[in-house]
Amino acid sequence: MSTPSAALPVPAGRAAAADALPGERIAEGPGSPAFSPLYRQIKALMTRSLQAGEWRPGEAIPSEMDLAARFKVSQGTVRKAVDELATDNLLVRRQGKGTFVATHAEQKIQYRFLRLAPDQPSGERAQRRFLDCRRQRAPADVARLLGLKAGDAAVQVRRVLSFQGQPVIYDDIWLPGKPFKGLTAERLAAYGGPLYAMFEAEFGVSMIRAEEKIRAVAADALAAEVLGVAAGSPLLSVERLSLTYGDRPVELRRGLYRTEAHHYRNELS
Amino acid sequence: MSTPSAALPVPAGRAAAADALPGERIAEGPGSPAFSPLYRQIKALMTRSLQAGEWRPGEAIPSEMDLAARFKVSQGTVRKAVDELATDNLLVRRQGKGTFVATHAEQKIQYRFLRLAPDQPSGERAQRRFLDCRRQRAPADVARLLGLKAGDAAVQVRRVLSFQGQPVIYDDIWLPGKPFKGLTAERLAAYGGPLYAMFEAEFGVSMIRAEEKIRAVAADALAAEVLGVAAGSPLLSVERLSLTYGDRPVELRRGLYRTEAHHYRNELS
DNA sequence: GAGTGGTCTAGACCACTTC
DNA sequence: AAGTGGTCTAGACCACTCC
Repeated sequence: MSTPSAALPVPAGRAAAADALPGERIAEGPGSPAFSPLYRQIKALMTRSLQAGEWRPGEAIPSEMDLAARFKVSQGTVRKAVDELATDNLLVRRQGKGTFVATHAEQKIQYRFLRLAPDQPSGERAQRRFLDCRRQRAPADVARLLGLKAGDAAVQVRRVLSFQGQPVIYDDIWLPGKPFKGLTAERLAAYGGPLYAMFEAEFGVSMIRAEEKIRAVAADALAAEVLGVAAGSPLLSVERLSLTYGDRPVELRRGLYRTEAHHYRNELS
Repeated sequence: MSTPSAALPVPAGRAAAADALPGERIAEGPGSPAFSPLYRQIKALMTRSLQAGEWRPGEAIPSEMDLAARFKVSQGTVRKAVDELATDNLLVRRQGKGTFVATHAEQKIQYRFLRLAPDQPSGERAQRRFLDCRRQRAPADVARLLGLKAGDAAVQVRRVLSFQGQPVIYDDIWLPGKPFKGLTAERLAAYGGPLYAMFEAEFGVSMIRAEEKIRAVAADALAAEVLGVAAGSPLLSVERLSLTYGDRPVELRRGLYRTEAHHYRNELS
């Protein structure tokens, strides 16, 4: 192998991605330092392969040796790229078996983004009830957050989650119309698992990370009715913007949580 | 260097820690796999040095080459240990300068654990007002969470944080009496910076990570008075347990946040 | 036994900071 | 120029999984 700073040669062609690469590693911008190490370029190429669907959720990606050959770098460099993708939760390593594309369908990773926990732990699963699923124009605020133009098609889903028979979460969910064409109340009800698993399996949309804004609010008439509390009761308001590859927003979820017997848990470090 | 599985030889003595090491790397428990790679043992030794105060917040630790010599391993192995300590936020790497012990006194890291953000960003700093600082016996629930015996000495601090003249946060803070001997209202008022910077500088207690439980609650009479809202108004209740080295709990903080113009932000991944 | 990821080493060179 | 962390390589061996 030549020096680390040399341009990456274009490896043999593959199905989905061409693995083309900028000719130089140092950005040419005037005075811009913008140095990107080799392993980050590999990481970017691999992210593209994930985004393009060359490797699908749940599947194994090629072995480190194969990737090293494909990208014409040492195994250690591939390893560092995979390490970062694994800590970003895009990949999951399993010693002796291989490296796999992360999936929301996994039993152990299900409800990865749900931070509400019961005060008294109980292995019980959530009961879902869908209130409606409508296709309509995105309101201005929703459009802005989802990166749509005001008036673009969107899908609104509203549902209630119950634990031990008690309604606890009311979710008002907005999805961009384009990638979620064909989403209906029937399909929602038919699919057993978590929403994010369905989005991934049936629409090819993988939620990678999310940003939440949390507040305390007073229950309005609708929320009070749906959640079975008095109007004016304090509820946790959780606005979640979910992002897919490349930090593209693909879901806006406004949740109201009852927190008499549950709490939102968080780890700071 | 001998094989990776060999026991670590005890390096030359140092001031604070003896760097003693278990004779074998594989735990002897019957059938227990408990394999611990070399770099994790190095990490544990370094954590001990941090805990023992051999390296203090803000100071530089020895260079990777020095550490490699001290522990009689390769630089790469030290590097992996330091990498993990850096992602755990115990250390901070600065290329060309060295590796430093993380500190809450740092301007850029200040208020690391405060997740409340204004809806309209404003570079304004918090105004603090201390309501009281009392030395007393820990109530049962506080004692349990702090790992004290019921009735052990504790320090209770209550304070209000205001932003742009508006009271926004009411904190009820409990600290174990032993390590915080000598904490008084006067010293609190005298110290300018964040509480955690003071705890670190004046009591040698470094907060490393924290666990929070968040709820929506109705303001009681006291909270309403202190925060200037109507009784019954929704407030965000944030219970934080802060931990120091070795996951030892050293602070219980119960906060009530007004969220009309602020929100608790969180990143999920 | 073959294949996978995981650890450890040794050495070269690069980028950044300080003197 | 010297010292620090950061990158990259090549090779050996270990731990785990599956056939």
